[in-house]
Amino acid sequence: MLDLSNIISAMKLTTKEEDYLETIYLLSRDTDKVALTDIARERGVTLPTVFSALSRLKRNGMVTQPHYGKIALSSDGEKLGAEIFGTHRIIRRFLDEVLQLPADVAEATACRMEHGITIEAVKRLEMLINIMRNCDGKNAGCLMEYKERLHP
Amino acid sequence: MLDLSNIISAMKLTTKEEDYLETIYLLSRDTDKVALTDIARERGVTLPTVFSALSRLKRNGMVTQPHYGKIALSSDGEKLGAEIFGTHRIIRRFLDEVLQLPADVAEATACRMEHGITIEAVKRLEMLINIMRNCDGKNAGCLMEYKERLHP
DNA sequence: AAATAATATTAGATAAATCTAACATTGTCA
DNA sequence: TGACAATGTTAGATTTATCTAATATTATTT
Repeated sequence: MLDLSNIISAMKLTTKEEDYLETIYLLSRDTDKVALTDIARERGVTLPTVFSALSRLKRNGMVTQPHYGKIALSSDGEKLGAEIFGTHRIIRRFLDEVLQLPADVAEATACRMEHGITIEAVKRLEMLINIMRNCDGKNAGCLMEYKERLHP
Repeated sequence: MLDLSNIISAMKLTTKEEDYLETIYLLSRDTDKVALTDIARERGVTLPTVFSALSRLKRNGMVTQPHYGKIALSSDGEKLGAEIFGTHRIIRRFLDEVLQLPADVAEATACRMEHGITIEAVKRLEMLINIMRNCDGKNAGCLMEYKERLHP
């Protein structure tokens, strides 16, 4: 059977394009249509930078925008944005809940590591986190020992 | 106390500069002096690309090169190269030995993920790998369960 | 509705990272 | 040792990603 999600994943955006798409994805969960100013503020760049990044995302069919108007995600953009953010969440959880890094460090590091990991690796990472977090049984052992060694 | 390793780490190279430095570090373990051609072959780019990358690494004080001569790592380049490669090895071990990804996928993914992880996170990741790999005791439990769920 | 504020766009500059094509230097070997 | 091959350098183009300054459009507010 034809699996579109692989096609979407295979569309290789640059690291920065992925970052902008993720930002737009997050902003559009609140507002649906996203203003360039909000993207600029969120990513800490100037408006012309956002503008030119968006022209590349438009060319890739990830977003649409009427002249002088606000940004909307295409259905591809929606899917890929969700995928990128999903990856971000799993990596952040691993850094935070397993490696016990401070929340802000985990967040910042996840931003940098989320690019270039395969879907398969993300799935496995999630599986591992879930097994280790299941603290009822024996499997919490290594996480316990890790925490003990971390703060003796 | 003054810790120079942090100063070296703090020198922020671009992702690509780090990649070239790592390649040079690996090549110079065999030959000491490294030819541009070898770097180009290893990284799959053309000679002029290597040349211009090297001019940036020279500017950053990571490598030295006499006119029409071969590349040598500076002591900073040596230290940072070792650090980058060390990070690469730990991430690859995690992907390979823990997540059980195929060796080639683990290698390729490590190349992409190794940038932007902090030294602290790498240390913790190594600690976790070592605890999980210690298969004598109870701590292997979660790795066992992970493997079982992976290949039921 | 006109003035002002906010937002989006264009123009033009810079740096990184790549390429091809042309040229220079060094090394090898017949 | 001189020709040819290998290696390194320069020149010039392209794309991404960023900036500042100037301009255009839309929204708000008096």
